[in-house]
Amino acid sequence: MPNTQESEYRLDFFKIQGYSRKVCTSCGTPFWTKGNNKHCADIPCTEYYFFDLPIASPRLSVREARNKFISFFASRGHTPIPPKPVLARWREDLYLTIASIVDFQPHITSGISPPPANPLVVSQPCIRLDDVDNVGITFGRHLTTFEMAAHHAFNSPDKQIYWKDETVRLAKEFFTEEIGVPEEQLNFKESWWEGGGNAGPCFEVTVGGLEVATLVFMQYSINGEKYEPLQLKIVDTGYGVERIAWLTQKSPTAFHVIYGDLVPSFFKRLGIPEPEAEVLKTASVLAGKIDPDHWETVKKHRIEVASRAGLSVNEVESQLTRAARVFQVLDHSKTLALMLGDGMVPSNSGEGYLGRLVLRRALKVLKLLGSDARLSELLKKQVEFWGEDFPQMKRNLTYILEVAEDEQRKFEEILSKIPTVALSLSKKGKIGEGELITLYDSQGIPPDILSKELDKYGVKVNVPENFYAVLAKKHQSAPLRGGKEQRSPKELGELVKDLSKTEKLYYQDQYRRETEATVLLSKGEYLVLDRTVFYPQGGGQLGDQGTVVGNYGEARVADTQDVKGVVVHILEGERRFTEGQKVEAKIDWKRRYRLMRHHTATHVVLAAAKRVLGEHVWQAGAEKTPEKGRLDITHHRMPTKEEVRKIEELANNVILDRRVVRSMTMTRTEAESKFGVNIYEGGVPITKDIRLIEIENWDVEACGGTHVLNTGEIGGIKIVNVEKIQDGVVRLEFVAGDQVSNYATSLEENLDQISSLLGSKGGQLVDRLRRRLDEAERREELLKRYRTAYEQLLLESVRWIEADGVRISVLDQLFDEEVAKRVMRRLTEVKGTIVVRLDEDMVQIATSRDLDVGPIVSKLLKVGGKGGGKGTMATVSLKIDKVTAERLVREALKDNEK
RNA sequence: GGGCCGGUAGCUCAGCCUGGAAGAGUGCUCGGUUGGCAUCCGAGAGGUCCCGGGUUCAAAUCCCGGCCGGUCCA
Repeated sequence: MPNTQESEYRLDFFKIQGYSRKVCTSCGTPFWTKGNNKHCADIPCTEYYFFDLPIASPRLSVREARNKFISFFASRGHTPIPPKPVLARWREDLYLTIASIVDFQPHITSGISPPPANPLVVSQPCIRLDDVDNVGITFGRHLTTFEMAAHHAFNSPDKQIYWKDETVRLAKEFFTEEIGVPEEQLNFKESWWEGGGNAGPCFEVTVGGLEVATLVFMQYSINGEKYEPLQLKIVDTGYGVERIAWLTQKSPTAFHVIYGDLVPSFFKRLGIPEPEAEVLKTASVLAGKIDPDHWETVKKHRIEVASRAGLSVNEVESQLTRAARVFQVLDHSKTLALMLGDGMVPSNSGEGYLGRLVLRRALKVLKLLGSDARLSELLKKQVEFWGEDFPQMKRNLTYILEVAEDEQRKFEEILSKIPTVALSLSKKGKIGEGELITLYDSQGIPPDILSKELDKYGVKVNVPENFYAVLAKKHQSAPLRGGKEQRSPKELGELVKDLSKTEKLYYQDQYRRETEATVLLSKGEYLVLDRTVFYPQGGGQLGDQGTVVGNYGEARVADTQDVKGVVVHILEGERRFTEGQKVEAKIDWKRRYRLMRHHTATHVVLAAAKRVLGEHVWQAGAEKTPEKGRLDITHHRMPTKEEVRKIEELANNVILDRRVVRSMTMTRTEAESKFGVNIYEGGVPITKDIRLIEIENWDVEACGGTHVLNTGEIGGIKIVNVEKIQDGVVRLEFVAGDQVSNYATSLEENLDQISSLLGSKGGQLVDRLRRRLDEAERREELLKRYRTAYEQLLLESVRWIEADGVRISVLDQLFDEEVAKRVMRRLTEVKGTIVVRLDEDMVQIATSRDLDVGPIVSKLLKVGGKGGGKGTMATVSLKIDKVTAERLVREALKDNEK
């Protein structure tokens, strides 16, 4: 924090309104108030006492509190805007929407794009998983999801909206006039906020122990150690909708406020008796004293609740522990409904893993509660409860329930391993922390459930309180979202930095194949022209190839790259062009047109996949080559054959429909408000204005590629491969246009080859193959019989020699390993037997169980053999004849007797 | 994206540490027993030990590379 000037907080508003600056006697934080309390009215300096304050507002539900907030600020000149999804798809650096300001980062806060309205008001559902372990334990202080209501004003040098005084005034009026908080109970704590590379002073608004809002004045950007003033000064507020409702309701816990009827309904369904309201309320009043990182504070909390409620500690302990778990299920299931409703697909990486994390926690708690409830039915209750507020939940209900079932099944598979694991662990006796960690880390077996199971075997395991911390330590250090791939060499940037941007003719007319242009730069293999028809690699579309002809002759262009708006033609080998010279640039049209068709086809297929599989389908990657298109989509299952066929059919219908493909350019803000964040499927552009490709009544995406003008030009689409490339990600590969015919040709060639191998054609192929397979099977059967017969023959014809009470047989020329093995095994079933087998350069010795191969092996090694063995079986590499073999075995037996 | 674990009979897995004849349970087929339910007894079929390379006289086992699955973390 820079040297914070006290003046940052000394507002005219406070002076005029008669507020005074006090310092909290407990934490030392300065705060502004009209009242006469000595502390900052925030936990942990106090307990919750808002329950006892005379707050005038009628009891508000979360929805009512949200509406009240929005209409209040709307009436004060703020434009309401719709919230964004909880998955921050417009951000490359964040998975989840953790605050309302996230909606406007990075392009609006940095000033590149205008805000959608100014000033504005929004209520943004947010998800924060930082405190996922503490949910429930603190009776509502920690949640994984909450709504952040906010009024934002963006002040630029040429347009001032409002700043600190007005912000504080609005907050004060909202709380006193709309919620009926007595003004002397309103406190403004001086504080400092930093996040997402920005910083500024802020006020935390507290009432009766509850922090109900934070008013941030974002005015610095953090550059290393330095704080630099921002061009744009932003009022970034955040009001806790749930907390505002809690103020008015004074229910025992925040969960009662948020979930209303769902609270008794969940307790009932999970088969857990509801604790007495007074116990809960006491627990909640004192919840500020819990520090979940220090388990003893939880213990102390239980003891204090017990003493205030006049109950035994054990009674309170068990009531509250179970209740905390039910609250956790309530919280997690809402978070899941939101994430899944916005299209989260569970996975082992990315945002999908965050979703699975919450899923697994919820399932684990259900297990610990011993409940038979399905997660899907609980999610259904959540969707019924929140469906009006978040219609995406209702729209995607089927998907939500399907995923919940799939995930629960997977989790149950893990659980089903626990008895076996516990059994084998119990035999080992002592079980260390290391084993618990390995099991959780590699197989996902929750230590607490495992320890319960081990109890059955009387094995006690201590799950360390800091289990997850130890685990985290093991996993520390890994970069967030791997660095951007650097396609063009650094030198290129240097090379073109003084050149003006290239005139991009492919955006004026994507069908243009050639142009005359002037050479601006020619160095080594790099060539820059003032204008070009060559499309540089981008948006998953490869760069163009072609030729450039000057008066020194022709050069082949192998690739084209864009370096900050300058199009660089990369030639095959070094080539010199005179700067200022006129040249003819011509692209390889056949290749380019295939790329265009595959590119537009990708958009067509993506939208078709969304329609067939669901709204959760999101592009996870794509590549278009002249040969084929490749599209990775998020989806929780391998699509069925029928689904794939349906996608293909829809896509081809769009082609048959001859729909118009339009490109248009507009500001990011306009594009987002018109089409939503779905336009970012292919990635988030970094420019102020973005180019959109619209396929009439089908699909709109931000895209910089070259497209055909009408879907009819694609000609046709054939999906040629579908595979799961990662949990939650499915790859579709397809060909379009003339490549469909090429694909068919290659299939045909394959068939031809098979035909000629089988000596059959067309319709008879399958029959013929089937017959061949049957034949093979019959031969296998026959072979088996011959083997049995051969084996019998050998057993009967074996010749024994006796030596030292042992019978010995030397077998020779057994060309069938299988039979040899069986015969040797059979022969050595009788005590006192040694069987030797000679094969090429190898001697194999088998003995009956009462003998040992050792002596024979050492004998063979002495005469130059190499090898060994143990027990009743040995192999030695040595070339000897039958007579020698007999002699050596005899000698070995004699030597051994000595 | 990284770490860890795994891939052996249709299924569930043991064997791998410490290299030396590919195993168990279950399911399947057949025969017997039984009035039906996971009845019992006996026999049998069923294997690219994920793939490729290396070490070794010898690799399911050790080493390297790859593929696939799981899991934890970012």
